[in-house]
Amino acid sequence: MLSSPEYIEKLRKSGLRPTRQRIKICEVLFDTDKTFHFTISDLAQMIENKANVKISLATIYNTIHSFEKKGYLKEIAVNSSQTYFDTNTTHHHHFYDEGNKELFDINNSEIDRIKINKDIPGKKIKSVEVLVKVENK
Amino acid sequence: MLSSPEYIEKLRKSGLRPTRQRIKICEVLFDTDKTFHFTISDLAQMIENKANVKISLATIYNTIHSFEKKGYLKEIAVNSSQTYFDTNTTHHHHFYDEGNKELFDINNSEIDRIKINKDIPGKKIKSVEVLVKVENK
DNA sequence: TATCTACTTTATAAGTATTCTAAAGTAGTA
DNA sequence: TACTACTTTAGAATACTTATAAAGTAGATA
Ligand SMILES: [Mn+2]
Ligand SMILES: [Mn+2]
Ligand SMILES: [Zn+2]
Ligand SMILES: [Zn+2]
Repeated sequence: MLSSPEYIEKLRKSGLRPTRQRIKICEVLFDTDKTFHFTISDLAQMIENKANVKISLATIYNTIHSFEKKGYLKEIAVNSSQTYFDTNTTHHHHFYDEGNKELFDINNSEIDRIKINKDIPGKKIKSVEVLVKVENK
Repeated sequence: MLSSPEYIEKLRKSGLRPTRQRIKICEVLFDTDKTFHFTISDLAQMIENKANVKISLATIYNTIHSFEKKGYLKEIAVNSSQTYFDTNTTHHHHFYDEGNKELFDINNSEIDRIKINKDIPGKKIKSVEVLVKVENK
């Protein structure tokens, strides 16, 4: 939960110019204690609701990708036609409800360590993600 | 590894008419001991190579979706712009190489049972999938 | 075998998410 | 203030997938 001057600082430190658009996106994404999951169109909607600023889709895409590159966001592998992002950048896993397309965190402490007894010659592990699909009882 | 008459039987039993197109797709997908992963465009390419028949993209999509519905194929959640399918319908997990976009199986025996100490009220687990992203060493 | 009907295939259009383009705007610097 | 590199933007382009509706076919029936 940072204020605008702090986002400006954060952006500058990342080598990103603190534009009106980037600051607004920071506010929408990080002005809360809770982390959350979103798609680009979710985010566009959120920005529209918080109103006052109008940001083009191209800029939203650009910004989200640069934030992801800087490590401020994570992309989540949900099989879907849309890409999901997560403001929770810690190592964790997900429940996914295909019905309402909602994601829920499974923290590292809520899942047993995954041990894989196989490796691929010449390759090393970059990440391990568990996706638990759920449905209504 | 079945012959055409057997695919015809299998299709009929599934309530799918054994058309020239569906039989050819069965041959391409199931005429091998090994299971494999593919995208729709991979499959279209394979069909073109095995030649003799020309199958429209719409039919390939339709057929793959009906095979999936019948349980002859599984869709794999790889974050990507393309949908991956798997002729291995047993419960297993995957390595994914983002570089060359290749999937490799991790059999159930090669991974420790995943125990999740969390549940979502009103929801039940439908599937648990582990995706291990790998890169060149 | 000829006929009928529901199912299937097909070309092509439509839909949708994402990226590209290149022109106009802006931040930081001198 | 002027300059330059970076950024934003509208709109075009791309790519995957689904929808449409007309033509074709499988299986059943007479
Ligand atoms: Mn990305
Ligand atoms: Mn599907
Ligand atoms: Zn999360
Ligand atoms: Zn597999």
